[in-house]
Amino acid sequence: MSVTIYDIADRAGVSIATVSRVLNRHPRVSEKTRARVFSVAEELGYQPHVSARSLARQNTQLVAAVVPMMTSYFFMEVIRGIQDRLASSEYDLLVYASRSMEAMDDQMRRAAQKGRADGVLVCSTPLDDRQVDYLSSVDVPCVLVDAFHGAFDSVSVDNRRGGYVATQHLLAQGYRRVALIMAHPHSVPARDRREGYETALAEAGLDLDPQLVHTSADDDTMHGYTRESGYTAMNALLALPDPPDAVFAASDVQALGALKALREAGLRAPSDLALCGFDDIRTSAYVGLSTVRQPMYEMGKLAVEKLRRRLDQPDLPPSHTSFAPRLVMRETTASPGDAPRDD
Amino acid sequence: MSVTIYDIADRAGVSIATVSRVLNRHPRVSEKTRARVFSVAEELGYQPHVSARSLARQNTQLVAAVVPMMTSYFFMEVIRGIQDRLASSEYDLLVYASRSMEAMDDQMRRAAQKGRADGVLVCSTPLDDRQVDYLSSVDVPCVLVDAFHGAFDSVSVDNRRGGYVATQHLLAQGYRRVALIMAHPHSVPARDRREGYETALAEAGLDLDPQLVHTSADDDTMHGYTRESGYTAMNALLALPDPPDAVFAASDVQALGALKALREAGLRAPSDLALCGFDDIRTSAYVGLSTVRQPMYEMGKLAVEKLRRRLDQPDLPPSHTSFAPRLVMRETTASPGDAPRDD
DNA sequence: AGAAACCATGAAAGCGCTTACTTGGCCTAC
DNA sequence: GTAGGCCAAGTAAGCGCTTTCATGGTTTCT
Repeated sequence: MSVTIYDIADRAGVSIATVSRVLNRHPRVSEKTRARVFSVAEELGYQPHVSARSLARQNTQLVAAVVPMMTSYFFMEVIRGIQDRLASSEYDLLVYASRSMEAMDDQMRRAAQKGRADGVLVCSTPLDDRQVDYLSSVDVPCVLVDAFHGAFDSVSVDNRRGGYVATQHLLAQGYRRVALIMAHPHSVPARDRREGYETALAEAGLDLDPQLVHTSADDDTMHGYTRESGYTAMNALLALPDPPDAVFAASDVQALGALKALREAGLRAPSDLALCGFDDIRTSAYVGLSTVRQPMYEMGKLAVEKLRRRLDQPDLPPSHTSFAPRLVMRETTASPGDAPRDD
Repeated sequence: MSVTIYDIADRAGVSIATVSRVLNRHPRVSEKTRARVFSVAEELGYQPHVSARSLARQNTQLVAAVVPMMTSYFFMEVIRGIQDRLASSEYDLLVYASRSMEAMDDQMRRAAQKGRADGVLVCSTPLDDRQVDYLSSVDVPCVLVDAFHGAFDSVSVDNRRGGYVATQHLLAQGYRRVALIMAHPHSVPARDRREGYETALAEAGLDLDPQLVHTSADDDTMHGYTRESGYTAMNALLALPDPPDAVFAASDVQALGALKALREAGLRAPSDLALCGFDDIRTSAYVGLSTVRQPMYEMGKLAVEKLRRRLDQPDLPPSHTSFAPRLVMRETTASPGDAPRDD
């Protein structure tokens, strides 16, 4: 069998308690025994048994992240932020990615199971009452990312403001028929962005033309955040008797699909139609898509920080942080008066 | 404190052994007690303690995946494959992503630590002798993904063949000065692709022009698999007195950067210069980049299958699978005679 | 009816580690 | 010289669960 503290204890002529103390850097150990134990441990190639340690210490050094599927730049970045922040600590990361929204529930329960992880990060999942009850009943602290609930720590983005900023930007450039390519209404962030869009229109004294709002019907995990959905939406908008002169897409992937439709129609952005996305994924910079930037990486980092704070001080009141999204102007939204330009 | 099997035992008037049996679906339990125990467990909201179970059972139901950083479509897809395959089993996933190649070593050790996971998947990491020794000495089985070593199960892609296929394709289209945009030579897959490139040239009776091989100097985790590296490489190639008429890039991200350089130079693919990448990342379909497809998702899936097989039968000889990459022809490699076309 | 076989259940020994409590040697202080 | 303190080290009791072995009650067979 593999080497345990008993083996070390035998070999070093001390008790297992002493071995444990040495290994845990307990101060009340003589320098001599400390050295001996260490050298024996080294010699035997000792590795602590993680499960045993977890059980005795009543903590795993694990953080669980629950995300609705991996294949999205957004979650990748969030997870990267989490990873990076975790790397400097002694925590390892457990990832629960689901394919469907229903699976999320199951994943959450697994992630929050007793003895599984010391904390859970839940991404982009609006919690229903049952889930809230569950997460509150469990002793594992939980931080929400890209979601909000009064009962838990959270870090998110002000999507309303983001939608507003994007729309307002388009309006400021002189566009008047600004369309919205929405994700599925199940997506809370999408709804919020829409609200921002509506506010900006109202403020500009413009009526909302329902024809200009195209909602995705995809109700799977992607919630309509796909190129295809943007592509069909743009085609639908272009087919309108009175098409828009600008489009705000609720996500960059959708905007990319829309851009493709635009090009296939022989049109260009922004000369024929301005386009603004949301997220600032990698490809956006590449194709010159104007967008609203979400600090995903930073959100992941901050989420871990909040979690660690809560681990230290469990009784703090929930803390909420909302990042202000930032407009990133690129080629697809130059003002209509500007010379047409494309990548 | 939280509810344990002792609480259930008390309440149901049985011993903890019986409770454990019921919970583990042991056959030798009377229907009556089974029902009672289940109902009490339900009533108390019992959750098994994962660490305790791991310790007693001598297995965690965890698989660890070690990847050199998350932010890459390649690893995302591999991990997605892993996730999906794991989802149907009772295993959860531990992700170790490193930022630097040195960190990989540390991560590997953490992943393979005693009692941490039942198996380890190591991605895209050429193992040095020390690491091989270490992984062999540990009792945790290990499957290599996108890497090879005789001592471990592995699943990879025939990169030599991929490089050959891509180059051969370009040559078949009539191009004669085919350049290669390499990643950093530390990358084994990149070296293999280069070999394939050289073989194809040789077979076509063409001499290799060293000027046409541009190697990336980036030696961080990305190993030169970046847009920037492709961008500078293409610029360098275009500045040559006798520039290439076709380019094979060792990865799609590099090809994308190259494409950008091309456009900025006022040139188009394939009319001015043909371009073929490697990987088939999402954006490639979007921009119409011809490429060689690696079945990353499938590799992740298969890796898990191999791991599970080994968990069942530890003494099987190592099994190796090499996927044959597949050429995906798109717009950037139409033959020189064809009408110029661009997205 | 009694032995054999069977089966549901309980007692208890771990799994490998941590830690409160105890012990005993040595030093200091009166 | 002895009481009091101090401190390194040991003893043993968990942490929550699994599993072997033992036990006693029922059934079955002759």
